[in-house]
Amino acid sequence: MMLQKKVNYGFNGYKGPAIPKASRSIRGRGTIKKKPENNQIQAFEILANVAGNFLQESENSGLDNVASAKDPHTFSSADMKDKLEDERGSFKKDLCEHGNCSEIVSVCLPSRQGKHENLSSSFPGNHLEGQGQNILEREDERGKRRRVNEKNTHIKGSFEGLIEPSCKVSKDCSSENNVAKSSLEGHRHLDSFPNTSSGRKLGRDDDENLVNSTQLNSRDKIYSTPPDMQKLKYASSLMSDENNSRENSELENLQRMYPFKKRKFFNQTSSSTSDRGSQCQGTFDSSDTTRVNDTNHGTAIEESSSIVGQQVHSGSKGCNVKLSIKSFKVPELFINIPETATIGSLKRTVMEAVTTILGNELHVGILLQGKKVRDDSKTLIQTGISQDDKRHRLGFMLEPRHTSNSPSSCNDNPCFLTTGSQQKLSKIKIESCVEGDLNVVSSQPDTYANNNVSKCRTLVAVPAINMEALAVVPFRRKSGNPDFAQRRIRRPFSVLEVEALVQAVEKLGTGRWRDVKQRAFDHAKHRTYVDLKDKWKTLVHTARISPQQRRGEPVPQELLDRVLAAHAYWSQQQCKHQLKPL
DNA sequence: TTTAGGG
DNA sequence: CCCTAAA
Repeated sequence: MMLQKKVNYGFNGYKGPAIPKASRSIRGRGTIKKKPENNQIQAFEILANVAGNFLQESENSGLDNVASAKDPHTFSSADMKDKLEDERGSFKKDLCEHGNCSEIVSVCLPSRQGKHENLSSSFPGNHLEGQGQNILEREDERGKRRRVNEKNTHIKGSFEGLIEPSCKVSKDCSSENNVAKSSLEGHRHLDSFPNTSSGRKLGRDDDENLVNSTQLNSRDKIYSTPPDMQKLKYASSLMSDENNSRENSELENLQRMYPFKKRKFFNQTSSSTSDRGSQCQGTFDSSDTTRVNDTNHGTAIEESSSIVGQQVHSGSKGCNVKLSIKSFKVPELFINIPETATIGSLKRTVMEAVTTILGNELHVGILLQGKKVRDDSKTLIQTGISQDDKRHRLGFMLEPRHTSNSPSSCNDNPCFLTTGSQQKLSKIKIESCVEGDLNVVSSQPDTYANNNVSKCRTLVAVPAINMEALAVVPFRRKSGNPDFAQRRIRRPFSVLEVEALVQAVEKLGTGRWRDVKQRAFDHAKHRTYVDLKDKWKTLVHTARISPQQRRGEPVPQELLDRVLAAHAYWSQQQCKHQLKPL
């Protein structure tokens, strides 16, 4: 009591448990390792979607609700719901009209079994930087999505001449319903977001925040559009040992760049046995605001990722720009491997290189007439992307992110991977390229028939400012090694989420994470109480360090202050209760 | 299943 | 985020 007087945080005050423990229910993650996952074949699906935007919103609509809960005048849940329904409706309509809505490039690679940790995620300190490594979701509630995913068409690709080819192209159009179905789920919790007691108006941050909070789900829901056409081409060439020393030196660079943690895995000589695999680290949020350096693989890709069949249409103001990305080009890879290495190890090595590049915070770059478009905040029109675009103006590329810190390494040089140390090495340059073409078409239906657009069998509706609705979806087949789980993708907390977390902790205190979860993140399936606990931990840490040392999306100082205050308060409470019995 | 902490 | 001992 005295304490509550002493501490005034500007909210209703800390209170005792508001939610009976009895309310506990099945929540949180189940046992991860038991999930049946296939570790034989995995694929990266790179697809451009638009629908992403619509679908994404559903699951995270609860975040918007934070705002609406705080300020009923901004917009109501019902409004949002309706809006979402409408948007979804139109998207589904699009689906029906065009059949296939996205091109999916799948690269199925034999996975190595085991695990490697991403470089930037180990706690503490650096977990705010960068973004997702990918990884499939593991919660039970995600099973649905996974099943949808499993229906996707895929290609078993290989590197010509180096790895025996085993390509398969299949079609499966049965997943549309699943998309729609899953996309609707998010609404259930529209009204479940807790009311706040502070009365403080959080408002809805900027669009970026909103996007941040929603984008994370894109891959969960959009990847099921059946591919219409898939291309996969690897051009491989052997490079002799006598190659200039440049590459040798770069070998080290690569090794620095990809310091695989060999902890439990990445045993290049042994055959596949080990724990969770981390291959297929491919999912990422292209809308991440972190920018990529000039110098990276993107340059190598620029020339190859192209737009095909981009259409020009005039007289349609305000129309959505529809894009179809048939494929992406993957950054060039270099591999260093002993001549005595086995084909199997070569395969694993290549797999390693591919997954590493894809897994290490890959970004999507946008090229307009060969120039990178960096400003994420610009609209398509402002950037010059419209129906009036001429062919081949727009391009996409995948670019590793880590290049920024190693000026010399990755600029004009591809990455290397090595499997041997002092042995004679064969350098294998793998231009792992997927032919890139992209179609841009007008959204006007009547224009479809009379031009090349008709060839564009896969259309993707792109609402303005949604060039970033690109996603690479890790993909794997069902059945297989059950002991195969992947690290979840990193999903940095948005300010909005932090706000909600702080709010809940202020009220419930630390140590009741399940309740916090239920109270403030009940709708956010991807946030477990453990996540919240961890986030709180990092928040406290963040609040204690200097602003200069903080990374990631800056958290308002006001929030951090509340974190410290609440943390201090509840720490005291905890001590008190512990001392009481004595 | 949840908590609590170290990794 | 992951992993786990404890509760």
